[in-house]
Amino acid sequence: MPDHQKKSDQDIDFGVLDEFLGYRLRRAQMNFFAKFGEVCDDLGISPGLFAVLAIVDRNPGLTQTAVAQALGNDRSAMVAAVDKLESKKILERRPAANDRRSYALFMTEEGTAFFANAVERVSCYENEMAKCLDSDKEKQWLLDMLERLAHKSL
Amino acid sequence: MPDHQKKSDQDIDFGVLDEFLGYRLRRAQMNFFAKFGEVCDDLGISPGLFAVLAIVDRNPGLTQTAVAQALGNDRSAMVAAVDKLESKKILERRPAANDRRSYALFMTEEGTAFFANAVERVSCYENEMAKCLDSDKEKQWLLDMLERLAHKSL
DNA sequence: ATGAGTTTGGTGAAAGATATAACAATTGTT
DNA sequence: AACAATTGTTATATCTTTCACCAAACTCAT
Repeated sequence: MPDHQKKSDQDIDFGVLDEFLGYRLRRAQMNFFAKFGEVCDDLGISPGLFAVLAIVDRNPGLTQTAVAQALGNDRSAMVAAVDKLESKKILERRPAANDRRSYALFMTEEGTAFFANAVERVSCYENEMAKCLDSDKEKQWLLDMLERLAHKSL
Repeated sequence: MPDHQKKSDQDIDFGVLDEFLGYRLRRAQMNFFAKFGEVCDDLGISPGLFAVLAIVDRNPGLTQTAVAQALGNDRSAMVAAVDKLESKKILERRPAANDRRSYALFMTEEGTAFFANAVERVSCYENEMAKCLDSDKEKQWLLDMLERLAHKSL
């Protein structure tokens, strides 16, 4: 096909996709995950692991399943996540006080420092991404909207 | 732990996560994908396959790589996708007119009907999900913001 | 107290997506 | 003609998600 006939990305008709929140959400999130990777690559944590740390940091002593439920993933997925974070000495399993089946999760001292550093980086890139929004009020509005969409049931 | 002390999901402090667009986008998108699955389970198509159909439907004759680029995935991922859609007789590969390396993708007649039906369903559930937005103007606003976030670079 | 049913962390397997590298055939460029 | 780039494809590795299952531990009704 000659160059003057070749369709560029702009020429493509996205049809219904342009009006679908599901598709737009996916594209936006893909971009966020990619940028997260660029920023936190050397730290060795994924968005998922970061989320686990954020929960444990603010809610010390939670069990694995409690963290899984809070984040909306399967219990079994937590095992590998906590294994990895524990091997990096970022958090630790302690036997739960009143339930011998479960572990209570706590940040280590190094973990707290590590997470503070990670938050710094992620906040920085979040703010950079948010620059394409018009105001801080708009960001809050967007966060609120996403919250509602995340919990909407059919 | 006695029931009256047990932390429910509402009691958990999400910390920085509550302010991060990346996390909120992920949760919202997870919900959309789950609902898509509920609605389109029997049709045997995923959000990704639906997107391929939407592009081919509006841009007949596109090559596999062109579709992949439009959707932001790798061209190697298109092989399995097109294989599946072709085996379901929804679309077909035709030898490209002027490039013997590539195939041009077209909807079949059944495929067009199939896709129209799928669009009906997806539109229905999209509208249902969008009911937690206050107005149609707000939805457009949200779509516009997501578009910007999807293309923002650091 | 005891037995039924549930919950917890953990394992393993299956399924899915995603990324990369390589390949032959073909096309474009010089 | 020689060299580089592109297309569809395969293979590979990795990652995530999901499900069923297990033993240990816990809850609760009786």
